[in-house]
Amino acid sequence: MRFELIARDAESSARCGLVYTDHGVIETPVFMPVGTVGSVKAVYHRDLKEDIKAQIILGNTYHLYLRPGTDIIRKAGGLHRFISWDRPILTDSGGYQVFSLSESRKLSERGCTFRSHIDGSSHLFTPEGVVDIQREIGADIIMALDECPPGDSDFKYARESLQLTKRWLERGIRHFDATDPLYGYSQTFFPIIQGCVYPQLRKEAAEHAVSLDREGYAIGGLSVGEPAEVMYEMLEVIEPVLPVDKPRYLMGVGTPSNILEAIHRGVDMFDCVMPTRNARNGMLFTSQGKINIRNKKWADDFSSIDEDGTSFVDSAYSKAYLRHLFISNEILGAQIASEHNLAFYLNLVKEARRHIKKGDFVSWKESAVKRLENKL
RNA sequence: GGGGAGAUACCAAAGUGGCCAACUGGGGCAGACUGUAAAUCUGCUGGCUUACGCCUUCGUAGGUUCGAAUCCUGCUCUCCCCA
Repeated sequence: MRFELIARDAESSARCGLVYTDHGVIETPVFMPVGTVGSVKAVYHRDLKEDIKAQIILGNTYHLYLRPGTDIIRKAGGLHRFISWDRPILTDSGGYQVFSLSESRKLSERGCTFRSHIDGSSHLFTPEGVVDIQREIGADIIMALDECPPGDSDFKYARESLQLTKRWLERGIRHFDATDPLYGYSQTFFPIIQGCVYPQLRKEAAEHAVSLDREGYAIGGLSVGEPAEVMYEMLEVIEPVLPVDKPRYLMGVGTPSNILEAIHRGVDMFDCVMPTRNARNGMLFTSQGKINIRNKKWADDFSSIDEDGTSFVDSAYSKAYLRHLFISNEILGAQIASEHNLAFYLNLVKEARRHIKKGDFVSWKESAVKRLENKL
């Protein structure tokens, strides 16, 4: 993997770049749709590529390991071939699942023992093991196993958690560097910077990650309950520590304005379930603001889903019809809403790229955020 | 013509003397969702009221009772069986 910086904003830390992978080039800032189990829920690959224009998608180590399992994926020739997706894939390590499924996990120096949510069976994830699994999955970008502590963790817990994450990181890198890709194309490994809401821990985590000299760096453990302002502050602490010539990935974020604010603070890559999950639950992000399509007020609104929308579904379907589909619990409603929301997100970051290159990113962002905040 | 069963809120359906403004499901209305155990979850859904509370409501008209959606009688309507 190689990163090329092609534009830097004069008034902020925003940048535009190109991430070269063996599955194609990614323009940054980029939003990566989440496809946890090898499926961006309710969206065809064709629409993902041609309409939404997704450049890269996510998979999840925890979920794919449990089902279908690495044997099947290896037999298929890797995840790309298994799911028929020829663009880049990034896999999360399962670190977030360690956090979100915390009721049934046990952390130790060695790794994390957890119980499958599918059949209750017991499994151990180690920093080395999740590298092996991600090698077998064939992800272009592999994530380190980390612990993602809750947003309200106290300093003592956060510090100890970070030390564990750092030790795990070193083990993961050692193992990654000692192993080879299985499918003839290269893979890269991103560390994850933790440290909760404590600036000194964030700085320490960033310095440690940078000292290990990887091709990109991820920021995790944010947007887990802390106020958005705190998240922005953490980004400001980390930004000057990170090398300008490497991509930065803010994991799991976020709302449209979260993303613009993070781009402002030098972040290049994003993923979030929000556009797809909220779509399935009837919430649409539109240029007119956030709408709940199930609300009665749309019952006889025959205007298109989003007048300024860029997606096929925006021009093809009306709000009244989409509402009808949701009220009738028709699957097509979830499909249309998901396609719309992803297209909205992808177009938002595309606009951000355009304004960074044009040189008016900050003023554009400020009015965009104001519009989004007022309406969302 | 004879026999039987039943009528409860928008719909279905529980309740069969006081703990009933009435279980539950659907529908309706609104909200939440941030590295996906989510096509999920939460609240409200007779009227007035911030609330306490008050008022009206279980086909209809009476009656019994301190008290009735619940017991009795008449009426109206619905369904089933036999002729």
